[in-house]
Amino acid sequence: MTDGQLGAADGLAQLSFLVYGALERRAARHDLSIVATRLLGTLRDRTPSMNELAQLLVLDKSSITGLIDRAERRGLVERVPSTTDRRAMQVALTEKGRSLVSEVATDFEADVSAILDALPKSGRQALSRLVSRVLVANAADRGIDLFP
Amino acid sequence: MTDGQLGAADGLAQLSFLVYGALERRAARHDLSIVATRLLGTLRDRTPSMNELAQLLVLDKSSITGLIDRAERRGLVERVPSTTDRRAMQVALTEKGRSLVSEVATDFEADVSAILDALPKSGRQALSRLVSRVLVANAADRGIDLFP
DNA sequence: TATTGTTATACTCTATAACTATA
DNA sequence: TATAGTTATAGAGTATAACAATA
Repeated sequence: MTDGQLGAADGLAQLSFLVYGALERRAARHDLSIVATRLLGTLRDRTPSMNELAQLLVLDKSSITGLIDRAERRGLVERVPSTTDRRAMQVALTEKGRSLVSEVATDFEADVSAILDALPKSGRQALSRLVSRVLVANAADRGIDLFP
Repeated sequence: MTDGQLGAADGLAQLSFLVYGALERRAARHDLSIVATRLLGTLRDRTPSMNELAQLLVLDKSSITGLIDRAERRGLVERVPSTTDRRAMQVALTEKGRSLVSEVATDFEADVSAILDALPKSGRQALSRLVSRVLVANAADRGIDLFP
C-alpha cells in the first residue's frame, strides 16, 4: 500500500480535488465562492475589462456581470469606466478586497504547507519547481502572461 | 519572466485550476458535472453507502440523494439495498457507467499528457512520484484508503 | 434514542438570448 | 456591422430542516 503509485492523470486529479477543496473551504469561511476567490486573486496584479475577465475565469460575460455585481456590493471590487472605450469597464480591487484576498491567501498557504508536510524540504522545492515549469508553459500556450 | 517562480500555494492553486478545468471540460462533453465524474471515478473500485459517498465527496447526504438520482436515471449507477442494514443503500457502477468513466478517463489522460508536455520524461516521473507521496499521506490523514 | 436516507424548499451560480450603447 | 456589457430567464446543484424506516 505504501508503495502504491498512481498514474499521472489520477494523481493530478486527486491532488487537484485536495487543493481545490482546501481553497474552497478557506474561501467559504469568508463567504467567498471559489470563483469569487479566483476573481480577487486575479485582480491582485491586473485591472482587466469584463471581457478579459470572462476569458481569464472561463465564464460567460453574463456570469461576469453577476460575479462583479456581488463583489462590488460587498465593496471588494469596483468598476472603473475605461478611458479609451466608452462601452468598456475595467475591474479593480478595492483596499477591502485586497486585504480579504490576502487573508484567504495566508490561510490557504497554511493548508498547502500541511498538504505538503509529507515531503522533505527538497521534495517540496522540487515539486514547486516542476509545477512552476508546467504552469509557465501552459500559460504561454493560452497566451496568458503569468507575471503581468 | 521565464525564470519566474511561483510560491507553492499559488503554484498548486493554479495547477489545480488547470487540471480541474480540463477534467470539467472533458466531463461536460459527456454531460457530466465534475462531481458526477468524481462519483463515477470513486465507484470504479468501491461500492459505498450513501453516507460513505457523502464523506468521500464532501457533500451533504441530501445532495448525494439527488446526485445518485440523476446518475441512476441515466443508467450509470444503481442503488443496491445493503444486506446488513435495511436502512442503508449501496451504490454500484453499472456497465454503462463503467464504460463512460473509462472514456472520460482516457480523454483526460490526453489532457494531462499535454499539460505535462513541457517537462522531460524524468520531470514527469519525478512529479508523479511526489504527487503520489503527498496523496497517500493525506488520504491516510483523512482515514481514507487510496487503494481499497 | 440514534442513524440512514429521502423529501420539500430556498439559494447561489451558470449559460442563453435579447437588448442598449458605443465602436 | 461588430463589440462591450447588461438584463431576463431557466436550469443545475447545493444545503437546511423535517420526516419515515430501521438500528
